Amino acid sequence: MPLTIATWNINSVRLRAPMVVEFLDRFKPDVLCLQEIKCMNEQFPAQVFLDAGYAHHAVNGQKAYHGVATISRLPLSNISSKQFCKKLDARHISAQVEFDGKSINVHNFYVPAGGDVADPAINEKFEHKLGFLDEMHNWFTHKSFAAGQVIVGDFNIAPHENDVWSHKQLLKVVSHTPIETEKLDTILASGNWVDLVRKHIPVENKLYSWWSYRAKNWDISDKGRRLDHIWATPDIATNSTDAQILRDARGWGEKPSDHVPVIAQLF
DNA sequence: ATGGCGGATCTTATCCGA
Repeated sequence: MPLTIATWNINSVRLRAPMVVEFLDRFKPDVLCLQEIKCMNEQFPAQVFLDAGYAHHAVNGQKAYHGVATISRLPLSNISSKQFCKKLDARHISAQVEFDGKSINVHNFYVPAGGDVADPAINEKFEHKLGFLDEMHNWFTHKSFAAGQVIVGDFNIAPHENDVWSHKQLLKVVSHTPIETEKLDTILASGNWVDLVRKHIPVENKLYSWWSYRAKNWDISDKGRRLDHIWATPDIATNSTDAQILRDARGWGEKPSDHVPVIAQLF
């Protein structure tokens, strides 16, 4: 029996809870990790997801901004969230999923966007983003996460040339600058993580998970970036049979999220 | 044309995202 995990920056879970339920009904992931829920824990639409068959929730929310939540059909245990950069913002939650006699740890991240100017000396938000990545690196290095681990979420970084619509034009744009992509590569390499989407969809193919709201026609202009990721430790990655990005979801409903779901089959 | 849009909240204005 396979285990399916999905990640989706939902850009307000209260506004789009019905769309999430449609997604769950149609794609039936076992675990769904949401980012930018934009609500406090007590405002999380728990009943809606419970009614949809997702009874197990790990929520780390805050007022108005950011916030992450992991919902699951399978029991979640050892739920915890970590603070980064000595800030009180809600950007991480982890939970253990029990499955078929095994257990995997799922880390759900919302990495800071980083503002406009790609210079930490003059842009505090970019400094925060770089600091956040450094802390991620240190934490995963020290925790000896050798097996049974998955990191997912909105990393706000498009690492490869074909993860953006124009490598050349985005080299100086926050989300694709060398300092960011190199830090992400360092985290990936030092933890022996496998980028599950790129395991299944070769790096030669252009691939995006986010399209700006500001484009007149996101589909035709197609100026996307692959900001949302699913990484796994080698033991899980070896057995992963499929991963996909639901491009069509960018056009779902009258008010879609600007991110689409990313799904991977584990085991 | 990478921000022209679209969230939440401090709501008819402002802050934030990427």
